Amino acid sequence: MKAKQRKSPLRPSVAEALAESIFSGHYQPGDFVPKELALCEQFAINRSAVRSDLRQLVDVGIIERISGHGSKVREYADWNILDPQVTAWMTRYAAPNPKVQREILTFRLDVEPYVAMTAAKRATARDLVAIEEAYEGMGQYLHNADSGEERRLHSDYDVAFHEAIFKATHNIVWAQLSHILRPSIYLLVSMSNVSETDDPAESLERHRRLMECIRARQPREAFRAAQAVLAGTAKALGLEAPETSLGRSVELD
Amino acid sequence: MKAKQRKSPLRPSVAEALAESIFSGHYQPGDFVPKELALCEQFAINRSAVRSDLRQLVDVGIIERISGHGSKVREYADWNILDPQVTAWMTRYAAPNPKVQREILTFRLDVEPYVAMTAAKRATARDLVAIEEAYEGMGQYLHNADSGEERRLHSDYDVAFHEAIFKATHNIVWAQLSHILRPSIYLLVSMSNVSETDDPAESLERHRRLMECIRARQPREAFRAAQAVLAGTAKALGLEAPETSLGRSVELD
DNA sequence: ATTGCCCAAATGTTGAACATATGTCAGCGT
DNA sequence: ACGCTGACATATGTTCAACATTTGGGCAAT
Repeated sequence: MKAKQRKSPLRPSVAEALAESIFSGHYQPGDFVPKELALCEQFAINRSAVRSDLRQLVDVGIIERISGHGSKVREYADWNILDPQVTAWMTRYAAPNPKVQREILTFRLDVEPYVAMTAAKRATARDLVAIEEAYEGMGQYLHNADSGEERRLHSDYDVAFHEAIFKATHNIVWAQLSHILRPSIYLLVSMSNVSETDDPAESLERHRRLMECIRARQPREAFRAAQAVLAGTAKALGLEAPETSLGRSVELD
Repeated sequence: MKAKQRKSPLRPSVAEALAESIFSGHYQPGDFVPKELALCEQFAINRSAVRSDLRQLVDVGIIERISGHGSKVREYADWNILDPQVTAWMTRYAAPNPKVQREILTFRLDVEPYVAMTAAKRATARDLVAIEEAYEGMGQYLHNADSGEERRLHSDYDVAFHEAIFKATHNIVWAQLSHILRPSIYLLVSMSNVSETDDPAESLERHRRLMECIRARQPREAFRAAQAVLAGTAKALGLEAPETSLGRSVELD
């Protein structure tokens, strides 16, 4: 038999490669990406595949195709950053792009306290299980954080923690929006390689308090606890809750 | 010369036709849509075009392609309802589908009061102009509402009003989320054909109060004013703020 | 200098052929 | 009678080649 294992190790994904180039800033809004035939040659695939992948980028608003001219990178505001595929790319490649990251963190500062408040009102026992399991996972991989693997696992549970809170709102729109927080959480990982501005133990404690507020059905306290968590994240990222700091200035009473 | 006018009245969009069938409930989650070759025949186009259109539905999570079997409609929860294309389809075709509409209205009840509060803190003079122009447009087409054209214009300004508030948050994520409110606003139009459960003048007055709160930079009052607007919408739609009525039970003080 | 025409280049569309995955069912053995 | 196996039909996935259309710019005539 012929070596069947290698039969479909997937063709090189042009969409993936272009996304990396664009998100990392190599191609910027207004630039033109290479033409179809050039990409065919570069990746050694046929034109149908290239067109299929380019369409993927068009559908999420990242590039714009001008018939007879080329494919242009669109303005950031046109990008469909609510698309899970886009946030996945952002998570992987946008680390060196602070502009996009700041926008996302600003949104999180807006939204997550409110989501936490909503979760505190609607969370079921099953939701609490998911939140608690994620929290315990965070604690499990908290120490011995010099290993990159450990840090990655910690982030996975961090994401799971926040996603569980979004899902506890029991609304499909909120649940789908949870994609948006991945980029900033993973950015936290890659940045903590260089700067240790945040104490993991304190961060964990803030998460614990948020969890307890949701469990105890205390919406107002959950709101504040989520603010505290986000403030810690913002500080660790060196993004000092930009001018649009709603989360901080909210006055609930 | 040959009749050139008809050369590109666009090929029939299979994606559009399938979207209509799916959103209106003709095909439901679990059903299989016609196979590629059947669609080729039905719409008299080639297979590449069909595949291109089907891919569009796959990318937004509406259908799932099973190699060698067919294309299946996915569960509602898997649909990427944050995609502008999806909300556009929903606006046009989902009017008779109350299940999806309820989810969206629930989300609006969650989100819009908060967006209004945020807008009350960040809105610039330019934002206020946009909001006010939309409000005046609503008032202009309020009366003589027996004309379908008048009602459509009123809805356009209604959408513009709410979108302007989303944009006044000055965050690209909120701004993009404004797509989500189109379906329920347009549903309001089609339903007010049959049931006159809402007084347009009262609705306009609620919008005016919301606008004034944002102008006066009164976040808490804006929150409540937005709740009042949404409650009116929910009542007009006959959707009595479902069990997940966060917007009603919020207690800010 | 402006206008109009024509051409090159890039994207858009089409059709066919081949490859791969999936479900069905007849045939065989236990 | 039950279950496994392999061939077959069907539907989706991939590749290739050719043609159509759109865009931008050069060139020439006015």
